[in-house]
Amino acid sequence: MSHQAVTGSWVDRAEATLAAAGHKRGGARRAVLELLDGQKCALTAVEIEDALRGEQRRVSRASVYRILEELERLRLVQRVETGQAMVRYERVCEHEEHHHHLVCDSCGLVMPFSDKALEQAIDKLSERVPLKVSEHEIVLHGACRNCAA
Amino acid sequence: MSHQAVTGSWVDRAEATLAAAGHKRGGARRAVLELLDGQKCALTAVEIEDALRGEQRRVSRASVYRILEELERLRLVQRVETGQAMVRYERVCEHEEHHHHLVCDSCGLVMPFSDKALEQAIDKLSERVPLKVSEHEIVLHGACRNCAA
DNA sequence: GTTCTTGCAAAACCTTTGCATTTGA
DNA sequence: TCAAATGCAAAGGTTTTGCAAGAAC
Repeated sequence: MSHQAVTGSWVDRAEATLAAAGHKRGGARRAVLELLDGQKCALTAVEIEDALRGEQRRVSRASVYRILEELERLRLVQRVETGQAMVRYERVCEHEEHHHHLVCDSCGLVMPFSDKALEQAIDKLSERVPLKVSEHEIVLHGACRNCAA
Repeated sequence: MSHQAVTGSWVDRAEATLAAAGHKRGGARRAVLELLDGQKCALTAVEIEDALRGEQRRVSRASVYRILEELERLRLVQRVETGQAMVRYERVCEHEEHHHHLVCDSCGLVMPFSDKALEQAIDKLSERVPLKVSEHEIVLHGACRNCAA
């Protein structure tokens, strides 16, 4: 059973959250939401703009950034810093397993991964640290199978 | 016993590594090395430039970036991505415990931390992942004691 | 009608690069 | 003397902002 069956899609939750925050609906934002909802992993603003230009509806670069900024503020998307000069963004799903990222420093490929032991270690140490931890980000760098070969 | 007693200071090792790589000595780079050697945590290029302007010797922004780039290539410094728009750099000590970073999203404070269980979890999962892992970076975000109060 | 949304262009910002000069070996 | 190091200015690339027009409620 997917979580959609219980809570509705991420796009629906996002629209509801946005409405509750006093936003009106807009075509550009809707297109960004639907694109992000279909992604396996994090995209840059430029990638989002390019993807939308062809497929759904053109959205200006400035709007992409403004939309992402607001979605991040509402915790509907999260930034991913992969050390590739541009910030990446991906949707945040409430009932989905927390994941992190593998980055191939050779070709730029970004892949998700998750690991329970890692999350447990993070949770434990978060209690001992002089910071009220709200989020964490883990990036593994290296060479992907193609590039390592 | 500090590792300096055995291996010499990080600045000395850096100078030796640079010489072995065919570099000549330079005042600007020396100033950057000495500044980095005295830091507890990672600095941005701009912070480095500002710190040097007052204290030791003025170094141009371009040189700071060029120097950091070469030091990173030689694995004498490492980048730290804290999600604060600018990349941070810190020296890499061979015999020093690997550490990661806590970032206060409210005031921007960056602090180091280290945790053995975390490193073990990373080492283990690194073997199971479709990437030949060479490095990893972990950032915990939240509110520092001042800002949480 | 009022407020939010969007696009466009310009600005701001971090980082890199080209070129001439200085410095080290 | 030759290669590396450096500063300055300009360029490059990403992200933000100002402003006016358009759309939602």
